[in-house]
Amino acid sequence: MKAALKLFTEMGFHGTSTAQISKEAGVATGTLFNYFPTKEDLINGLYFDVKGQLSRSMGREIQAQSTFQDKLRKMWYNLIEWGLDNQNDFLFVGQFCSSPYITNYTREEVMKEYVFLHDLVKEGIANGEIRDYSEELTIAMFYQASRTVVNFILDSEPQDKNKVIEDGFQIVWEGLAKK
Amino acid sequence: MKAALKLFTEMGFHGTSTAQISKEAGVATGTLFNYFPTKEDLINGLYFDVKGQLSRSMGREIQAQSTFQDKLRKMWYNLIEWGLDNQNDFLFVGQFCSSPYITNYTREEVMKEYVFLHDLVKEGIANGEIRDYSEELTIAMFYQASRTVVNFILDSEPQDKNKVIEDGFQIVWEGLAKK
DNA sequence: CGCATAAATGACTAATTAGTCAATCTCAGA
DNA sequence: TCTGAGATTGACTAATTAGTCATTTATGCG
Repeated sequence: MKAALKLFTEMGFHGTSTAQISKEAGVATGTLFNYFPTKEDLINGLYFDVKGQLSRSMGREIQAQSTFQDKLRKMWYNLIEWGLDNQNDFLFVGQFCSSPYITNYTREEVMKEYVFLHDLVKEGIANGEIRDYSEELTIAMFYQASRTVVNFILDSEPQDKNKVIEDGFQIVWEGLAKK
Repeated sequence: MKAALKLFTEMGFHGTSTAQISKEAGVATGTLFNYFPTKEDLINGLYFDVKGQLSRSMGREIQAQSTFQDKLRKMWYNLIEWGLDNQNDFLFVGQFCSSPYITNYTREEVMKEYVFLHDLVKEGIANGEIRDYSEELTIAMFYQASRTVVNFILDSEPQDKNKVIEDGFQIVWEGLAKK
């Protein structure tokens, strides 16, 4: 799975042959198909795993934060830290989140892990912490903004990463918060 | 090119065979290779074309706007309108902007068309209209936010698109503007 | 040790791939 | 109507593809 992840992000799903994957993994092609009946099963397993890790990283220590802003900031930092520490996983999710090879079943299973994010946003709107935009739009803007920051850091390699991360949060917070 | 664009967005670069492209286009495979010596030439030509169209759409009527906020809002609407009206092009740019098949030459040629966006942001910072974040970060956040809104509209099909677009702009504007 | 089950192997196949090229067709101008 | 340069064609090739399976190797247990 690690080998496939690396190759998929470098050369895409169809661009990576099963022969390459097994070679990179140091096993025979037959072994690969022993564990994943088809190439699609492999990508779905990968997506499931990676999204699960992302979800778990994102929610880490959220409840320990006292204010709503701190909860959101903590989530922001979690998301970005995960992206920077797991670049292949980060790129993989970006490339394959809307890919036709991810089955609807996999997609739905993954969605179940993100309930707490919805709950947090709902709470923020209800308590008047953030503006009353559509919940889904708010989540999308927040999540994609964090991806933008990670991508920005990855391909512009700024001297002061931490400033970029905090600036990014300021932009998102000012954008969403009720004044 | 239109045929290739459609197929590439549906099934990816490697997922689309030259046979499929020529069939979709209603020509023989030989004809395809008469115009594009290799498959890579085709994708680079496509990227160049589509990005050019995006750039031209984005800059439309900007100078006619009086205030800085109106200029930015106009650009926001231009970007989103282009994405909604040219879904294949929009998806193509998203999928292939960081693809290894786009040569650096193509990428650099495309960049040249975006100078005016840099200039606008510089102007906004200099005049104290928007906060003094890194110019590149500001542009990335603005551009990716517009993509988030288009994607959101495309796959959640809200009743009131215009509200989503304007809400999206409010989020970005509040995020970037100097209070 | 011996045995049975499970895991790993890589040569193999049928299908598909990007790209070629000799033959055919098109059509403007004489 | 005839000519010829350029456009179009699709059968073809050598390489590669996802996936198979008979055989070999590793492992756990008495």
